[in-house]
Amino acid sequence: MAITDYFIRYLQRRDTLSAEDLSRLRALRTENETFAPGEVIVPVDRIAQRSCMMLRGLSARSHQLVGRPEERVITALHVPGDFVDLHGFVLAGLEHSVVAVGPVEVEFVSHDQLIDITENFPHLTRLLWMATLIDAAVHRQWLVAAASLRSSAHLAHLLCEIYTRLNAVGAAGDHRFSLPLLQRELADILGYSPIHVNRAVRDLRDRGMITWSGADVKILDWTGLSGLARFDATYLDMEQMSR
Amino acid sequence: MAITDYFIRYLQRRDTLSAEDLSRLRALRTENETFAPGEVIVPVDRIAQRSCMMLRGLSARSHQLVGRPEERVITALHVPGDFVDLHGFVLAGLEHSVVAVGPVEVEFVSHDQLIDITENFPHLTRLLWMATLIDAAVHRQWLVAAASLRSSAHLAHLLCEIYTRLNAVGAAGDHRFSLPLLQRELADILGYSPIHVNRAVRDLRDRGMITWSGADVKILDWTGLSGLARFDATYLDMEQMSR
DNA sequence: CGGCAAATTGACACATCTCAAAGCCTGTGG
DNA sequence: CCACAGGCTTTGAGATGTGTCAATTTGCCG
Repeated sequence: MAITDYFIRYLQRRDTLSAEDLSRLRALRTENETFAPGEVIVPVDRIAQRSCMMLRGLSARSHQLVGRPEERVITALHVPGDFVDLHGFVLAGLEHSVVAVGPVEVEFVSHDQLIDITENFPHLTRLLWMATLIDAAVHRQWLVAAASLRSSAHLAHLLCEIYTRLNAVGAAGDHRFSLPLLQRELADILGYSPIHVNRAVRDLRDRGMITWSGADVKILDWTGLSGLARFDATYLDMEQMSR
Repeated sequence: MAITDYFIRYLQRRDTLSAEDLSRLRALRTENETFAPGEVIVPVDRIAQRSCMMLRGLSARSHQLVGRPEERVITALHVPGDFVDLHGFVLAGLEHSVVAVGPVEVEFVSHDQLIDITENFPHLTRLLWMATLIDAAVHRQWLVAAASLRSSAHLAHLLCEIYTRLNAVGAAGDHRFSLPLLQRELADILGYSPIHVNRAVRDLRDRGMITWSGADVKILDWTGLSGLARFDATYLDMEQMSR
């Protein structure tokens, strides 16, 4: 019913919310929906009247390749607290779809409420803008990882990022988290073949850095894993400052 | 002196600017600066008081790799009309630097003027936001290209994108443009070794799709090149609509 | 003309892909 | 409780893509 506390925590980690900002956020009317694994949350191309926020589970931005309908590329993952398709509010339409990875619960916010925020709450508007810029910074980091890391180091980087983001909103701790991704989906994310992903997973296991059974991931050696991935969380921009 | 017409053209291609928006843009005070090839336009990490708009030339977002000071990854290119580091206005600081590729001329806009826009010009604010979201869409497309295209097709995609963006603001036409990139820099962009980039360039030349001499690129066979790259410009979101 | 940086080429090593097959887990029906 | 089916994971082997190193050529500029 009420807007997810995850998103408020996401913002408060980066800036101070005034009483007005906070009450405007809490006054948002939202529609709660759940999705089964693989279901489309936001379809491609359609101009939507609402944007969605992650409440529970994991979702992915999925790009269909032209002329190769069986192939796709995943360009982003979203965790609880992420305001996933704010893009759809400002742009003409999404060039990709958002799909559920594992079971997902989201809250939809209508665009007329977002218009109201941008017309009357400039500080809050900058914070929404910030959220989309952090997504862009994550995209850049994926580009850096793709260009500079090979297989298991690349996978290690993904695991470090997801854990850090989940931990930041209180959705994971103790170096454990749930990652309901098939190896085929991991391959769509990392740009490898499923077979190669399998070897990367085994490599990290053999090095004693992680355990991964079903959807349950545990990072046994954070120092080793983040070192291998050359992971540096500053791009997630979790610095507390006035914006 | 006056704000670059390129940026206004960039916006007008996507939405209608009201008289107020237009006069606010034209009233911006800017500082004009030029940079030699390789110079740093926006340094990493520093919290800046101004953001820069491309007026002439080409610039790149350059990521230094931790522990490997001689290596870098380029995650974006910017052409005339691009408002390059709006990110620095909203975020705590850039995790990368912006460097000149070839000779560059930019206009700096102070952040207090951007604050004024976000406080008093909500529609213009959404358009600035849109500009950063288009950058993010370009990042995603680079991720898709990196995951799904090999060498010469990947290079072809870059050429199609840059030409389309230059053409959209009137900075190039007739399938010719200037791309003052060294093959070593192309390698930093595509995530290949310089030798492999060389082979990709030769391949496109041998197929009769392009000529490339010094900084001058000419696309001889747009259909073939964009087909090889599976290039589809819709992600550049150049649809005219109200936002 | 000489010097330097960039572009180009060749040979070989390593990374990753494809195809094929085997092993594992889980849900279902007998 | 067992047998089976189906999807996912794991493994192996050979083909293709890409990186590294070394050397040569080209083009620009003093």
